[in-house]
Amino acid sequence: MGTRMPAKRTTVRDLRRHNRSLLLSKLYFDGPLSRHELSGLTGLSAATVSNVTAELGEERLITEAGLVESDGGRPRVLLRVDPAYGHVAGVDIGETGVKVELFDLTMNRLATVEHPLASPRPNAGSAVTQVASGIREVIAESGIDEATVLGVGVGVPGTVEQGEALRVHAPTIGWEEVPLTDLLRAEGVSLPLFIDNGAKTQGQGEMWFGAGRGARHAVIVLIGSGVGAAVVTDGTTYRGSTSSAGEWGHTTIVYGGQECRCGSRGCLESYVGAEGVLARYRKARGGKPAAGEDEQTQFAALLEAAGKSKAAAKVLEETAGYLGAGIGNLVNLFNPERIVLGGWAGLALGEEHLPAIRRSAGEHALKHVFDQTAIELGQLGPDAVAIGAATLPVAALLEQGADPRTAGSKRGTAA
Amino acid sequence: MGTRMPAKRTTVRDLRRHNRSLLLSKLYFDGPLSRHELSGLTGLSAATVSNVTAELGEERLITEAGLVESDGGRPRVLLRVDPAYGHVAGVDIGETGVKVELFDLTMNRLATVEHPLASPRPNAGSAVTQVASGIREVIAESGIDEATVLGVGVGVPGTVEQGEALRVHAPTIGWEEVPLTDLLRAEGVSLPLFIDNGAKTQGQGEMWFGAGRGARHAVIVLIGSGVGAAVVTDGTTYRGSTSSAGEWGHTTIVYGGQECRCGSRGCLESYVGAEGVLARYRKARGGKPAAGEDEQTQFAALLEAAGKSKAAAKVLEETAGYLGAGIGNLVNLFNPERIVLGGWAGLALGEEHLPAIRRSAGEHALKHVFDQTAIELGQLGPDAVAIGAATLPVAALLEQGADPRTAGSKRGTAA
DNA sequence: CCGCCTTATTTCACCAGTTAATATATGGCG
DNA sequence: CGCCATATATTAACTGGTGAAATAAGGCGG
Repeated sequence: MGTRMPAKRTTVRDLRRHNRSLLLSKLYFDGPLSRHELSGLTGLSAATVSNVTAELGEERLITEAGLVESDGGRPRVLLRVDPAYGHVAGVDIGETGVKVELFDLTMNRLATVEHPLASPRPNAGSAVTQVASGIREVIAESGIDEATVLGVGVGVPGTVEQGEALRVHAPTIGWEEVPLTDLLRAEGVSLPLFIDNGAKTQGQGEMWFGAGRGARHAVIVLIGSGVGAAVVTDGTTYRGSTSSAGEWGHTTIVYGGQECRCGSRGCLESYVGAEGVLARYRKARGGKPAAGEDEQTQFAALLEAAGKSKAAAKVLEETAGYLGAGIGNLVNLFNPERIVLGGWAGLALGEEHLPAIRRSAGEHALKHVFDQTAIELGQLGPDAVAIGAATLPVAALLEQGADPRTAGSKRGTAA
Repeated sequence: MGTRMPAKRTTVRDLRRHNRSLLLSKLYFDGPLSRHELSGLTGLSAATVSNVTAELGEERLITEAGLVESDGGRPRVLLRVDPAYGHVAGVDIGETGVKVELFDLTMNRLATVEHPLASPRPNAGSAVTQVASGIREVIAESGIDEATVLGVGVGVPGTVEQGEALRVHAPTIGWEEVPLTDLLRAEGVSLPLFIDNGAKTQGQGEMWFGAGRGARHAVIVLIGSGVGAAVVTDGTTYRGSTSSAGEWGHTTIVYGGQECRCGSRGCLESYVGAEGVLARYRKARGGKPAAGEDEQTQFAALLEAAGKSKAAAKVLEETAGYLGAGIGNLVNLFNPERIVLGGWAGLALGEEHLPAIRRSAGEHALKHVFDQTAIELGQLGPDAVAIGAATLPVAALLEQGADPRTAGSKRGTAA
């Protein structure tokens, strides 16, 4: 009953690719499996499974992983994706620092590097320099050959316009039309690049390995200094027509409300982003500016104070209310199975206040829809952005059922 | 760069079905075409086109539609979907009445019937009776054989939980878990049924034949007494996990704002739905209840009064502001190419106030995203819901590339 | 230790669908 | 009237998937 205007394109050996992708993905996510199980799980015939897995094995994408005896018959050979097939790097460019992590193909972390940035409005050039050196460092640190790196995923704190000429827009930190790919290339990074919005990479991380596992429809929310979201619809991150979708933070929640750093009024971000919450807290205490400390410390102090200070408790209560309303809107609009609350501020806030947030969401969403939605905390912690970024090259591999570097780059936005 | 968790299922002759669907859809939407053009447009080889079109012709789904000579060669034979292959009915169950329309396969209107309902909160039983007799009437009136009717699409003013046991929820008019399919069956309707939310059917109508044509990502907004929306992502109406997605009307736009008939506060619907707007107008004029007139008349009077009455102008100005903010949220979240404003109140309001609505949307959306979004009025008028409903059986036909009644019902939710 | 039994995997003959190349149809033109 | 250009149909080669049958690999009873 879908709408489907015309339809997509043609197909012949797309079929083979699709089945390769199907089998490879199953093996990737559902651990070692025998051919027999694969056949059952995918619906493909045993013959096809044998055929395709043989091919995948020849290309070293998968390996055997031991036997399992079955009551008195030939034991099944377990197959799995070979972690050593290649490596991937994930980069989290945040408003306060750059983190680079290196993983093997099955996402075992091999090395991590973190570089701070001049905090308030990091300039794109310096971020790029840090990223480039970070990549070199993690490769050196883990002692792998750069040639085994399938690609580098990058999560950035702004919207990413994909396409031939990739551009990053993050007006709140002063990034306008930043040609991030080109800048990284200029810094000597020659690996395939996969750049996406940080909230979206966090979302993919949680979907693959965290609180989103198993859901087909979910929204993963990122609350840090700013606010973002990744909307996963039917297993795929929703991007909209110019991949700017999911800009939840600058959604109006209080018409005519307080000014937001984006220039509009009443944006959700200005009420539930850490910056906005702390501003409200300061105001409630009579405007004393908290000196010197960074946002995360201040935020922790606010949470800490809730037990003793009425002002702090009130600010947090209000925040839970606003956040719940924002989540309620997501529930109404997207009807997800699950909403995952992430980001450093979101996780900190949720630890204590998740029930209040849930309650508020319930009050602001249609009951019938809300009752079918679970609201949970992220499981990957603040590393989710980098992990999710690193999954981007892996996703390309799984989608093509083959190494994205060699397979004629079809749809992957590797650059 | 999609997220894709595992993937979907297998494929063999799905391929053929896909290509049948592809060709049939192209012919349906892009008028008569020669095999040659089809080949070019779909990327399929001439051989395949010949092969598949021969099959479709044998099944009478398509016919030849004249020749076109080409500079000195064999003239091309134009093919098109045969309008006489079958008929479809579209039903619009509104809060104030039931409309039933009958079309041929290419959506030429053959008959229309309209029955009023006891206005305030129509009871499901009486609506169903009207629908059943309406269907009988349009079939009789147009003199066609019921056996040629491929199906009946129904747009309802509430959320529709698809599935084996279809349920309609419309708490604002007192419908709870209404088993609409069963009720219609009990009234003697034995045709295949396709039931969906009215905003979604309107959306599909506008996408196919109205202001949405050609867009892959669009949101079609319905503003009548209540407020709804259809979100089209990549050509498909987005449904979420329990097909309740797109409930834009009960999205919070004024945190802690006025009470809404849904029980929450600050819902968009209570600010821009006709009922809410008229309530504000009444209040502005000191609470005089407008006697006896129906909502549409009152709303027209309000628009009329704008020239002379300051109160009226102010109410409309505010409405445009709220609506723009709501649209801005859609822009930020969905990043569509186009937003289409529909519904009787939306169309009436937009005629004069579209610029104001656009302005407000621009103030509330991220500039960069907003600049890539067109905001337009619907082109199908208030018939859009019924037209869109009637497209549901057609969509099933195009999706399967075959008559949904005979083709083993795979995914279509025909019941 | 041998042959039987069970279950997993591979092999093989066959089918469906696509494509490129080739053949045929159709009308204009010299 | 035969040639040319163009559109459509037909055909042979190839790819990929499937079910049935064959083969592999242990366990087990004797």
